[in-house]
Amino acid sequence: MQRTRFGDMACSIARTLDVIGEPWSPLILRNVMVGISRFDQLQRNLGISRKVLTERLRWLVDNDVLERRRYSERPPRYEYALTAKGTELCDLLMVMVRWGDRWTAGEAGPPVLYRHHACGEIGHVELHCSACDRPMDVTGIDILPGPGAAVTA
Amino acid sequence: MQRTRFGDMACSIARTLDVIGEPWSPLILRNVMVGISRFDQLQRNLGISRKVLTERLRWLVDNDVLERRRYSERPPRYEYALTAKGTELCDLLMVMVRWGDRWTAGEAGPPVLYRHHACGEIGHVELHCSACDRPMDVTGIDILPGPGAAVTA
DNA sequence: CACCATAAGTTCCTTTAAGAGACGCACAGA
DNA sequence: TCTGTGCGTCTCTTAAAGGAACTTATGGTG
Repeated sequence: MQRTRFGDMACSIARTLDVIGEPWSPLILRNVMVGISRFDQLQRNLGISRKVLTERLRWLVDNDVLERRRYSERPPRYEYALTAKGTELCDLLMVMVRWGDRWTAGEAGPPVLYRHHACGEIGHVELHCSACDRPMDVTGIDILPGPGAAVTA
Repeated sequence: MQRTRFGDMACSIARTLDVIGEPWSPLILRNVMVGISRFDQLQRNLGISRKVLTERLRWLVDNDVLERRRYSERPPRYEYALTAKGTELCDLLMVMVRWGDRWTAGEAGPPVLYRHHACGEIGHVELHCSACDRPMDVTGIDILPGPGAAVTA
């Protein structure tokens, strides 16, 4: 129900959740990413209530994740598209896919595969360090306070 | 409110959301990751209701993301720790941090920084392809149906 | 023209989850 | 015995999700 808004916390995870943490939002994004980008298509594909879909789309547009644009003048018809900010959120979706594939897909195997244009192979995402390009995960880092850290007396 | 459960969808994003998509869950994980791992610590640090914290912890334990273990016999006292499954979810948190840093941190800059043990430098996560090790994002892939895809007549 | 269909919402009512705070239990130390 | 701490449970209120009917604008068909 999330009455508590996370946007004011000094934590990038909380602030990211504030934008796409509400139920359905990541699934809406995923659908727009693969071309399911109109109101009724989204509603039918997800089985989401029209009321909630309206609220989520408005929030995502207001937060510059999606852009609403008219694809027909008369009758007036709209579709939603990813902004640059929204496109970068797809990184998050791909990591979610990876974890879901590993831990929840079971016998059947992954529902989708990625073919990487650069190499032509089927691959999945891995996290690397921006400084040295080598693999990086939570067990191989120190977490330090940054400039935007909350002031702790 | 999320009455709709996502776990049955043939989508790894939905199935991942089923495990950690509810409000507060990613923040609980983040805290356990940095050593805030006991009930009262979590409750105070996050300002979450004790009722909801209880529910989330139980769900995360039931789903093998966290492990509840006794650190004192008498009086009985418990703390929560990441399992292997939970540790891999931290990849997701790090990607959330990256997006939040880029798009929501503003003037103040990132609240936390990572020092990568392998190179000693401050870095952030980047997505690379498991097949060729080069950078990979949603604009550079084709999405194909995998073995676990829903049967579409 | 009358009638139905479609896209994109809006409105209303019910059900369920979140928030807040009081309460309970087991023990330790003074 | 009294107080404090850790780890919860219980209860009550409020807000959000689900579901379905309704609206508006328009185009197509008989």
